[in-house]
Amino acid sequence: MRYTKLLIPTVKETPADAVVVSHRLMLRAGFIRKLAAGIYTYLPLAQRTFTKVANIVREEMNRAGAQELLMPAVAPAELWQESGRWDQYGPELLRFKDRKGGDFIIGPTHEEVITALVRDEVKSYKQLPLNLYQIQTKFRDEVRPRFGLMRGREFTMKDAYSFHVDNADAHREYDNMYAAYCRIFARCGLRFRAVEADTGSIGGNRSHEFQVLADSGEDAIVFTVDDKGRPSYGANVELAPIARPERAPETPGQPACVVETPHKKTIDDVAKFLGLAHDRVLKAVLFLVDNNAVMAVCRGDRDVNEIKLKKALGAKQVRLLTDDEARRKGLVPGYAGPAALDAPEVTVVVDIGVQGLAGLVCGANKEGEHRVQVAEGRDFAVAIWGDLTTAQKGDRCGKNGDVYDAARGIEVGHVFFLGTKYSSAMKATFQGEDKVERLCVMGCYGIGVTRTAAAAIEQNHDDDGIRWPAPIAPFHVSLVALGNEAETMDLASKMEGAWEAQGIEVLFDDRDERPGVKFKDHDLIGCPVRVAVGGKSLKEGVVEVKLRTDTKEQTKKVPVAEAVAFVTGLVSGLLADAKRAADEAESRH
RNA sequence: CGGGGUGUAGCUCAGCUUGGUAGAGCGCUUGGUUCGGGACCAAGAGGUCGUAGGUUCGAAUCCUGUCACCCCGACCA
Repeated sequence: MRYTKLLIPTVKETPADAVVVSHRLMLRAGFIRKLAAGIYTYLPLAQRTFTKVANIVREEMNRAGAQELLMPAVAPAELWQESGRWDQYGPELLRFKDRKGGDFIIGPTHEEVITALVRDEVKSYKQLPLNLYQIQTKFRDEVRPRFGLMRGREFTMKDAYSFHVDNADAHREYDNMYAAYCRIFARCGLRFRAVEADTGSIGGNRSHEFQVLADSGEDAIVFTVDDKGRPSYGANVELAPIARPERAPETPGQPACVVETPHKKTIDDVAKFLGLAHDRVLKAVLFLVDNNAVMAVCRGDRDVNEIKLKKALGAKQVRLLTDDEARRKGLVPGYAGPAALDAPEVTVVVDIGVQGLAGLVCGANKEGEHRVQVAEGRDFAVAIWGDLTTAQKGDRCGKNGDVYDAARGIEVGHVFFLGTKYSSAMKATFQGEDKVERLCVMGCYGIGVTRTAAAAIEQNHDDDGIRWPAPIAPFHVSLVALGNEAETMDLASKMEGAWEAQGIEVLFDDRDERPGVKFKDHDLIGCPVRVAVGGKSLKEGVVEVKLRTDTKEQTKKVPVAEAVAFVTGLVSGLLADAKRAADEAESRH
């Protein structure tokens, strides 16, 4: 395709409101333009990349036995009232009225619509299992859209929903989707990790996130690897289980006593004031857990994690206690501690990391005072131990005992075992072989198509621009004509035609621009292979071939006669690598 | 939702404190010279200064409302 025929508005200057790399580069390289906060037009280059991602998703979903359909983007409020999410979802759900005054929503996700469909159409166990998916525009009215396509309000998502006769079959499909997702992200040419994740408001009891590894990722994950360096376990830090620390209990020293610590309320203040390390100061965080006051205690260098706290207490709701509420329960905000605590209504939960520690400092439960030389066991008894803190690199994994490594990731896919949450709310039942009416058991599986493309850029770029993985690049080859002499243009045209005949996509830069301008633009756009034709090298009878990941010095000079075949081989090799990676990823996970 | 900030040419921004009728660079158009990593010279086109109202002889500039957009935070004591 000829550059002069395409709308590729590249810009030199960095747009002021782009703070992350993918957003900046998509704007600069002419992929997207903003229409409103979190809402973007996908220009031709972006549309090509999104189509490629979507097609990979489509092929792998079909391969895994799922069927594509397309639901309406707009849905009537009644469906959402039926599932209960009309009230639960909050302002992220975009609601509006039609001309008759009826309430409608623009779908942020489609559990209701699909469940209603299956409820109406599926009556017998003979019609199950079903896995139905769509690739569609979603709208979530994010409180704070940011980072371009990473966290937009409107975005393209593949969402799949499966229906089963029992838990076992739903789990089988979950594993099937997990494998398909491994193949999808490997085929996109991305480095990623599947990690255990919180089920959040979607519910259910089994969930994995697929995280594209990138330092700019919003999510923190930890993982362990086996002796061959293959991932053996991974989880989002907010739920990664931590094993009890392996160390001998410390010997308690002098008896505990109270010291004055006026206006020293934070861990940092107290540690500095008393000349101690943060891990010697106990952090006591006050929560309201299912209407009970709870003091969660951990080392001062760690953070109490609400999701873990909720799990540890088997609770439904967790929030922080306000200072006033804490005082009414007999607690002293800023000076709370587990030792010498006189507050019978308060449940104390202590993180296992505190076990066997001595020489500690904690709040004395009196304004302006802390208790020092505190020893766990001697100075406070623990009724409930729990794994309460957010996992970090260096912690030992609670599943296999290995030491965690940490990474940052961008969540591009998520698989959930839903169970009967929606089928029971919306009465999606079928009749079994034994004539008994049962609820469908469901799973749901999402992939952010536009976010995957953005994540690919976060993971693959340099100072000059994007470095697209070949399978999702807008074009395979950037063909740069140096100068516009007839000989150069003829040769370039012939090469373009030869490649396109073999299904290789070429962005032929036929603009009347200086070479420097063209090189800069192609570096920005980031197609994996660049071919330069004309000028000095053509006089030597060669064209110059360079991978986007190569340096200038690594440019290969290929005789004109061999150029077409050489580049065809190069591109085929890049694409084949990704397919091979898909097979490997599937077998490894 | 809380706090902060910004709206001036297609883009990045200056001008606002101290009111006097709008600027630079990039981009764009035309002509010329150039031509292997974002060239140079010359001549141009392009703005109801977000918007509504107010103060004033006079408002991009001061005041009020409003809209849009951006950043930080929204469990870390």
